[in-house]
Amino acid sequence: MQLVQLRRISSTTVSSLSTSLNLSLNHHIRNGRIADARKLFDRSQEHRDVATWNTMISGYCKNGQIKNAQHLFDEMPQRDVITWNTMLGGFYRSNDMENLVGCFLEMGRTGVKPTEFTLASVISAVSETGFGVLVPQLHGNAVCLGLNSSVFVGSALIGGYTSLGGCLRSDDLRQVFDEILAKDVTSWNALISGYMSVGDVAEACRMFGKMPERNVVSWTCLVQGYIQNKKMDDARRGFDKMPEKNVVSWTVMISGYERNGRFEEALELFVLMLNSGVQPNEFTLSSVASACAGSSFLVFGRQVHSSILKTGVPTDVLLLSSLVDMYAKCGDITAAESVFETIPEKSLPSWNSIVGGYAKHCYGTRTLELFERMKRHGIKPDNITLVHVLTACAHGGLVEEGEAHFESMVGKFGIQPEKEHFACMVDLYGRAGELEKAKNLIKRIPFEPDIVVWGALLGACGLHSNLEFGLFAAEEMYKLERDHPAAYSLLSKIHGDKGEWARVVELRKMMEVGTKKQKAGSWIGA
DNA sequence: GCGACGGCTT
Repeated sequence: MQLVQLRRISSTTVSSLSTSLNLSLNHHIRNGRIADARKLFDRSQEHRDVATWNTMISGYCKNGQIKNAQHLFDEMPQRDVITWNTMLGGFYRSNDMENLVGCFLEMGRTGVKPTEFTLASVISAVSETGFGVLVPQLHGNAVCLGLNSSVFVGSALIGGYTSLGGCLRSDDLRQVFDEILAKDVTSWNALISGYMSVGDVAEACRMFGKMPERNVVSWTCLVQGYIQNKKMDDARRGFDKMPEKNVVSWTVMISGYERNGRFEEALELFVLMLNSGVQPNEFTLSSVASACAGSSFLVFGRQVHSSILKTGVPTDVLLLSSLVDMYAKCGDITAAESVFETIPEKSLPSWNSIVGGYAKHCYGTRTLELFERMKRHGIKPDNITLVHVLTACAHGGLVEEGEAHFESMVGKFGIQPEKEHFACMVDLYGRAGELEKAKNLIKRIPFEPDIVVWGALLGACGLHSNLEFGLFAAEEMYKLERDHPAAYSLLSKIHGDKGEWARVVELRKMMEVGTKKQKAGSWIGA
């Protein structure tokens, strides 16, 4: 009896010692002093329990030090399910899908049974990063473990199935939702987003009406859903009805306008946001910078830039890339380059912004230099990069380089050329006077050439006053779109160069009847 | 009594 009591006392003493240790560890971690936490951890060997290790691992994961987390994980004398879940969360945070899936499988081999925590994080991780094919299997897994009725797993599954895209029916979402036992507001939110993502706006709205409670996220899901489905005015009506708005709600609406080319409305809304007292974050400012880029509003863009510097908003790579793009599109390529050079870890969009900027400003050689530098940094170009590169070659008369890069698309980078790339090549050959080559390339295009492709050929014919090819291209354009103003004006230019003034007058008349003059765009040379 | 992991929106 006494012995039992003594044991109980000593075990509570040990556990309270480790409890206070873990609390101070956590205190250090929460205040960003991860190194102090580690020192304390190293000093307290005899008081550590599993939770101590878990706290330290979690601290490393939160600070993005996944390698240190892995080392501790490997050194640990014993692991519990929380240890595994913490590591999975760490890989998720550092976007390391390979290791995440590997860790999950290893966990299974070790005989540790996944909890709802495990499945929820693995499901949301695989659906975000292109391993979406695993979602139905994880669903099966969840059903076997009886975890599909969990709110966490269920909500993650709705998001996961949604990310599968086209091959999903609305009913499938409903079924996953119905499997959830105690539905909370988050699972309802997931359902609304899901319906919106598969384009079932009506069902999304119906369910929104049936929700037992709504929070700011529910409303934001609704607004975002309308935007996804190109119903901008419904989105704005929903936005105006919101009982409260946070930085995400404002950002969703602003970026919605921006992505739909309604730049002025995006900027107007940004001003309203500032007046409402909600502080913008890096996502907001990135959209606003893009809106400035889209509307060539350099003055506003500069203000945004300086307010970022003044307020000390965290400048992430996305925001800085948008600023580069803004300066480039607004014509200040020097500012674009100096912002670009400040980006510590340049991403694909960063490189695309600066490469595109130089391409637009007709610095052919400079564009190609940057492209080479980009590849040396191990960044794999995408279809957008190649459009910029080919544009630069076309504008700079770099025929051989353009041909080489066009060939390298499929050969080296596995990028299938799209209409834009063919249009660039037609433009490249056309400007260089190789009209025959341009026409032959059009024949090789594996899909129906569009107005941009024929337009490129026609433009080149205008440049070189080639009537035969020009008429051919104009005819093809006419089949696709009657009364295209460019067709008339270029043909009349060619006729004019040939001195056939009667035809010019005739074309001008046809043009006045058939078309309105196109609105002028950016002042940067095309 | 307190501490370690998760689902929906930019």
